[in-house]
Amino acid sequence: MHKYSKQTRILVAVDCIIFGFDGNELKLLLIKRGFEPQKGHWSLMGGFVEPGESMDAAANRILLKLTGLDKVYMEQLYAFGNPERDPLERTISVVYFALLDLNKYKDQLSDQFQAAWFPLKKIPKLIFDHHDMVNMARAKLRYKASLHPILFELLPEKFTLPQLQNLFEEVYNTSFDKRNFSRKILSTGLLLKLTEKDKDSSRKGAFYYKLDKKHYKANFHNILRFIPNPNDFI
Amino acid sequence: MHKYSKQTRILVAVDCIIFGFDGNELKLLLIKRGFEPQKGHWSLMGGFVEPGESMDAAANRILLKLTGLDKVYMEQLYAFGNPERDPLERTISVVYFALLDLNKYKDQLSDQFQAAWFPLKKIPKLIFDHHDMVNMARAKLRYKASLHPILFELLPEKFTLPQLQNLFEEVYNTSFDKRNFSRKILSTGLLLKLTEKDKDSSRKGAFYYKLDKKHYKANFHNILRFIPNPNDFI
DNA sequence: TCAAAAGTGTTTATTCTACACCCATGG
DNA sequence: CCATGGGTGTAGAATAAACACTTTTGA
Repeated sequence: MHKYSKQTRILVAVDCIIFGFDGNELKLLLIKRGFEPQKGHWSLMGGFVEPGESMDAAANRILLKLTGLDKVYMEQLYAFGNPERDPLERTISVVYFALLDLNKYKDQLSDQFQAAWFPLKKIPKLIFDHHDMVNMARAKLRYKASLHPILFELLPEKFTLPQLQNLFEEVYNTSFDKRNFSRKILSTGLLLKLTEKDKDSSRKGAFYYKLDKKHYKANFHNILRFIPNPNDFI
Repeated sequence: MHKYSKQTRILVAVDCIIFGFDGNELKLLLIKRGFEPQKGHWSLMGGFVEPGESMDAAANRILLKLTGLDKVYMEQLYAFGNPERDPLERTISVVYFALLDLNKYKDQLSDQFQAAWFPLKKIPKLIFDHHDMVNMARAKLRYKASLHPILFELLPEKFTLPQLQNLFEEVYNTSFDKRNFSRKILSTGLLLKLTEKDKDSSRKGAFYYKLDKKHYKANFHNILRFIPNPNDFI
């Protein structure tokens, strides 16, 4: 089993930063930690990497256990390895962040973990170095969303341009000119206009759009410029 | 010692992707692996994370051991965790990449590791998943260099605009118009023109520049546009 | 009929691109 | 004096930014 002799083996955890958008606010899914140390304190959802399991698989397992969801957008963020980060025993944490439509899943949360959504402006005190993780994830989200069409992962399949603009404004904590915004978004060719309108948030109603999936996948890694003067906001 | 009972501890390695520029070509520093499995095969320089040592510290230790250098530009790239990646025993590898001026250090390489610089176009067969690591690092380098002034880390303190342009052309495997290139670079305000000229590569001589360190550090994370049509090259 | 949000165009400023000639020097 | 690489400017095109009015419709 231990073929490389005399080397130290280390606990490896995966923690998930789960962003959700409810149409209004950007939120983070946190749990009450169920074991010592720091039992009962707010924490990111995480778990130890199991034998024979890749870290991607562990991240997906953890997200599935908490939300009942798979096929969620998720990417590795960073490996946190300060030897003091968990006071009980040295543990390396490989952090992932996920983006999902909060409304779709808000009723499916497993009770087992006492999970709750927190607006980003009202994050409670978190255990260990989880604040550092969250801050890095927020910075990464803003950075990446300014260049790539990543925020669509936070919206339902059908969404309106005002909803999309709300989301951008929430992420960047600012406001954009709607004429320039819609021109820029539509010029990417990523969106398909539907005939149906959303009548919930105005009398006139706003047209629904959906992602052109093929175009989206083919051009996801292209560098776009969603945000005017990104350096002011990132 | 083992406070979280029943969890599996895993070997954690750090591997370093070391890019160097010799003024002409972009190269990678590789070693001949000194132990089994795959002893004698080409490999990235790496090592196991030691107790009480952060991964950043491990990466710096490994780089120092091989090159005699510290204070080199280095950043974490990705954690590779496929359970089959090392056939002998499961090992997670946290990969870092480093950028340095090859000429400054080419004579200081430790003999102990049988290290050699390879042009990126002539990388030999590597062990395990090291090719995946190198490919990800190359992609990351191109991506990041198109947006941030990272390639300066590969040059000596004093460098000329033609040298800088060579480096960009080497990284992107293309050529740029020198008028537009120098205008773009100088417009960032990152460079200070020196009075001295490099007379080695032309009769007329090319002015040396150096980084405006304060400006460089303050604006490093700003998004610039060094590469016209980056999506064609990244 | 009016309040509230959706939708749309134009003008100006800025940035990007393409492109060619002169300069300085050592041999 | 000439071959070699270094250095510079401009005009046209494309993109980005600033800005305000009209439309729709449910109450």
